[in-house]
Amino acid sequence: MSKRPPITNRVRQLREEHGGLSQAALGDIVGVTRQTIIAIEQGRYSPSLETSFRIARHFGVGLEDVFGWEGD
Amino acid sequence: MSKRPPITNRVRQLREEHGGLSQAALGDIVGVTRQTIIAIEQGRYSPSLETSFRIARHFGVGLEDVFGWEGD
DNA sequence: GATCGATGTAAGATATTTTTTACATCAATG
DNA sequence: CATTGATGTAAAAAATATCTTACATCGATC
Repeated sequence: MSKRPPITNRVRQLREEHGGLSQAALGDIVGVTRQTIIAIEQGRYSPSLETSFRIARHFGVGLEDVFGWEGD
Repeated sequence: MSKRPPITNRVRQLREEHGGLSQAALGDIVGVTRQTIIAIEQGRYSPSLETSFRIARHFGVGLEDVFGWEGD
C-alpha cells in the first residue's frame, strides 16, 4: 500500500544551492541510485536514516535542515 | 547482508528517563512492534525516517538528539 | 536538426525493514 | 513457588525501500 510519509524535504533546493548538483551526482556521492533520489525528492517513500544522514552531511547541515516533520 | 549502520541511538536511555517506559509501550505509541524497538536499540538496522521522527517527537526532542551519525 | 545532459515514468528484481509468532530468562510480587 | 511484566532470541512471512534497465521529454548547444 505505501502511503505518502508525513515528511517534507529540501533535497532539490539544496542541490540547486550547491552548484546545480545533479540527481545522479548526488546519488553517486551518497551511495544510492538516481531513481532513489528522484523518489525521495518526490516524497514517494521515506528513506532510511542512514541515507538521510548521508545526504544531510554532504550538504554540511543537520538532518532536520533537510527533512521536516509535518505537524511540527 | 545487512551490515550494522554507522548510527548510534539513545532510545533506551530516553525510555528510562521517561518513567521507565517499556519497549512494548513505546512501540505502541509510535506505531511499530516491540521487536522493532528491540532491533533499533540494538542497532541491527537503521529505521525509516518516519519511525525515527515519531520516536524523537514522542520524547519531545530533535532527531539528532536521539540518533547520531558516527563520524561527526 | 542531431546530440547531450538532466529529469521523469514504469516495471520487475533484489535487499532490507517490519511484523508475526513462539519460546526463554529474570526480577518482582502474590 | 506460581504468576506477571519486561527483555531477549529466532525464524518465516509481509511490507517497503532500493536497484536495474529501458524508454520519453525538454533545453541547450553544436
